[in-house]
Amino acid sequence: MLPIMKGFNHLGESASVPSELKSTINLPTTAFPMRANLPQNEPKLLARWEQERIYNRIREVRKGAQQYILHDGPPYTSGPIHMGTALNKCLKDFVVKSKTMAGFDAPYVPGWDCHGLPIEIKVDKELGGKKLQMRPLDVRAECRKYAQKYLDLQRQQFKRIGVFGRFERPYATMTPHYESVVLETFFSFYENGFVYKGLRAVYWCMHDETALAEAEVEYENHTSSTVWVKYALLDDPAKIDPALAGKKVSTIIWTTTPWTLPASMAVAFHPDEEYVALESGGEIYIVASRLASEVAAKCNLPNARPLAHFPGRKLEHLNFQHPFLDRKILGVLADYVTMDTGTGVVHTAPSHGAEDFMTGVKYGLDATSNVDEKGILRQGLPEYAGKRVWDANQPIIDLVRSRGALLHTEKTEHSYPHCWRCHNPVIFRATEQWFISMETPMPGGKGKEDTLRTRTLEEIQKVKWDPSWGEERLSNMIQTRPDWCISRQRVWGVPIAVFLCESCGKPLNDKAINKTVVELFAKSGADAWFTDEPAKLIPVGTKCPHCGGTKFEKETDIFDVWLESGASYLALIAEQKMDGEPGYPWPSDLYLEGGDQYRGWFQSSLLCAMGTRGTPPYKGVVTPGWTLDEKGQAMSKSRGNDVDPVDVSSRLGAEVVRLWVASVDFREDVVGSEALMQRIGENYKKIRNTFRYILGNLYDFDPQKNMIPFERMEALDQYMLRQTCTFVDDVRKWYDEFAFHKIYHRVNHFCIVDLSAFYFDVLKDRLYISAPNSTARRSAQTAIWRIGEALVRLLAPIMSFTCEEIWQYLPQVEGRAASVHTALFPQAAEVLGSSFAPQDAQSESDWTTLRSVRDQVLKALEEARNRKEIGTGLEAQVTITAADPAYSLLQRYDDQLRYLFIVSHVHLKQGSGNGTGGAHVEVRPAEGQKCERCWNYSTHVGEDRQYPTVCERCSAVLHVLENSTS
RNA sequence: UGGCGGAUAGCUCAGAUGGCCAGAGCAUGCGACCGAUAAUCGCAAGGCAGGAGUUCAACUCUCCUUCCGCCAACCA
Repeated sequence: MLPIMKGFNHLGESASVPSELKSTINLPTTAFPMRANLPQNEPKLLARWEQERIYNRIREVRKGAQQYILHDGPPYTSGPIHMGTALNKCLKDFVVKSKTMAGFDAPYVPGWDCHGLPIEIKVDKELGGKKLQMRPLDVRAECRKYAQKYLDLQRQQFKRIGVFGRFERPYATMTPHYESVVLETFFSFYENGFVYKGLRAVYWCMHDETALAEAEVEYENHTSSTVWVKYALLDDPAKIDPALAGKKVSTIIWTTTPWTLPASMAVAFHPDEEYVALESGGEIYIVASRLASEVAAKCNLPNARPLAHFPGRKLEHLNFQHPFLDRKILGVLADYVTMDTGTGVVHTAPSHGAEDFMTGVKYGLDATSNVDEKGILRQGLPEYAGKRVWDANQPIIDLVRSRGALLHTEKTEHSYPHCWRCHNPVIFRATEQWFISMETPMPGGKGKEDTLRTRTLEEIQKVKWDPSWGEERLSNMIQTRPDWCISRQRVWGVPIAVFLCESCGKPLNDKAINKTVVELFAKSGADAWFTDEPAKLIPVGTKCPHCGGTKFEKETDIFDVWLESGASYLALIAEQKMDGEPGYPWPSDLYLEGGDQYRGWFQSSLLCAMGTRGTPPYKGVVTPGWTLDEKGQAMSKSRGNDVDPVDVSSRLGAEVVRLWVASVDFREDVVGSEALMQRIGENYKKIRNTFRYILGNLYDFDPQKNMIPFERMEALDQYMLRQTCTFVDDVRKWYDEFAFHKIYHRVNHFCIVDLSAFYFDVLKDRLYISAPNSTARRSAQTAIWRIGEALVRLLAPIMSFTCEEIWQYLPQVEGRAASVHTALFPQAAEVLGSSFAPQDAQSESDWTTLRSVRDQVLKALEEARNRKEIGTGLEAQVTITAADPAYSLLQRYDDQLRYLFIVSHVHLKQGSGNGTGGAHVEVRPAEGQKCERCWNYSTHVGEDRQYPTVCERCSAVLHVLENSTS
């Protein structure tokens, strides 16, 4: 029925009323809104997905397909998500969704890292001083609450930005099952001989009797007694310089902590700085040249004169005499020796300084600490033994003086580390820690040289690193890293659940007992370590294999959290097995995390995997860059330059965040800013409008009834479908390469240049003007329907919300998936809907030429427009002069040209020479009158008496319409 | 300071193996249209961080400088 046409006939002359004519053209119409209203509509879609259990639906649909496992690295649960976490999660979501739509079964189990110091510190602050009086179990409960709060928040935020995953059952490092796997992983290392206990210097608060992390130390002013102490050289001074032969030589150290002198094991010199041998009062003193005059003044060395100059490295491996103990002191070299204060010679006590400790390791010095947890010096000489460190200072100074080694002493105020909680000065103290040795031979390996370190280095080469420099970066780290210190003196973590013999202190490593504890953890969680008495877990009659002792106590240290997160894939596999679900393969396909994780998770996961299974946990590792602000500075909350992804979602839509992630080359550092988000938002509108045009022109299109087979389609439509095929190939390839930014740019170009500016612009005439059911129009509809179907699927992993919305508006055909997310990517050939080859070199080259001529026409039209000769292109007729082969080509498409160029008439003229596309374009006002229906100019307007204001083309259409309604 | 990476139009990106005026899109400016209309179309103006070297030839290779980022110090 065309009610308007009826009135048209009755009235006869009403053909002159354009609004009547207007009703005979097929203008687009769709309920798909132009304005997305994302902040309001995304939550609605999320609710629907939630209700449909979309993640589970996808699992069912892909059941049995080849698996693809992207294993999630757990973010830390100490705050809301930021742009970097959003980037990370969106990238993972792109990978998982694109693999899913490529046909894989790609489950995604998000995880969270819940234990560790930052949370313990935050809870500590909330609890104030109370924490020290609380039982560990209660502190842990507070920490758990805190971690759970942010786990819940982050989970909700990740969902908000459209991430799909097993959110109702994520993995979390604080669940009983996970904790048991951590312990199991440790025991695997332990039982295979990787684990040992050794010394390590840590910050220590003697007031609170606890180890402190770096973050718990604050620097405050402190007045110390400083001393200049003489260390006599024992070796032949001629080794340093012939000028010193036979002389009495010593060096002078300066320290602000006299109490560390009993632990003095070495004197450190800077290898490259110049040192001088000063002679004064018959003795020789070695100090740094740059500090010589100052030292001479302080230490009262009258008439000091230099005998020799030499670099510090000359003093390496020389022996000196400890000022008051019977101990040889080794000359060592260290880069951290500075020339601003002191003597340029640093007394080195490996048990009481971080740098000293490192130097001690390098030179094999004894790091045993004779300072106990209360800060009292044990053993040693009666002058100071039994005194607390600060009280020991003066007796030690007196002792040094009495031995004639004290050259000077004075008080000085300087910045010194203090405990953030009790504000007492802290000390460095070597303590017993648990280590995993990098030099342990691999079980079942090729021998002593085949160690955890060497084998890991070999396996790194087998992983696909993306970007490729990741391999070198991690290799360098594994090559040089020290043994892994896996113990921490904290509360919030998985306890190192090992029994220690009460009499000899050695650990009991009993497989059966280990297993019991792991099972206990799986059942009751790691909290059980703080409740159950050890006796309940140890079989009666168990004896210490070292001393035969029968009483045991529990180790109180917890694991380094990196050991925990490093066990994540092991935990996931164990859980799958336990649940009787289809197991995940070993190794996983992909880890995707920021570059900071080379030091962190990439490494700890690798070592955990090597220690338990002997191979890496991943086949590939992808590393996004860091998120920066528009000035190129790292984004951080403290700097105040951060862009909040959740905030952007609530104002512009999560789709904008996702599109932003897709738009940047994530392998480099990426820039995020409010302005950029706005621009992406504009871009989103363009893509949305492209879809809207497609949907608007499909309102009367039923693929089952109206589809035109490829071979009968218009040449332009065939060409555009072929373009779409290459587009599909490109995009699919780039999903495989994780080159999302290439997809983004390609999609943009396709939508803006190929579709909107070219194809759709040309198509308007055909779609609007032709008879609704004409082959010409159905051909165009078939093409845009196919293009829409391809585009919506290819974009779904990125624009997950909008594509789902569009999916509902596209024509529903039999057997079509209910959600775009359960659909498959198109194959290139499918786009043609036939067995025609997607590529056609002839067509491709024809249209490249045609489009280039079109550009030249457009340019000529613009010039005419600027001369005020025409307004719209339809007011013009153009004459194109071209030489062969272009001329012949144009001739072949002659009847198409005026539509292609959107002008009223095209005249072709053959030019001379060789025409490869260059054409001369002449623009003149079109002849005839403007057709009121199609706005083209024609000399035939008025020839049809029934429709006097339309052109010959439109009058034919109107007659068709008339017949179809009568 | 050391390990690793980066720097192409205002912005986001293209530019295998060095060679033929360095390409897009967005933004900007000017214009058209008013039948995708809080749309759409056209045209235009913009650039290889700086320096040295290798070469017939360098955005592309080497070196240096500057700036930025990650890690070494439990943020992806």
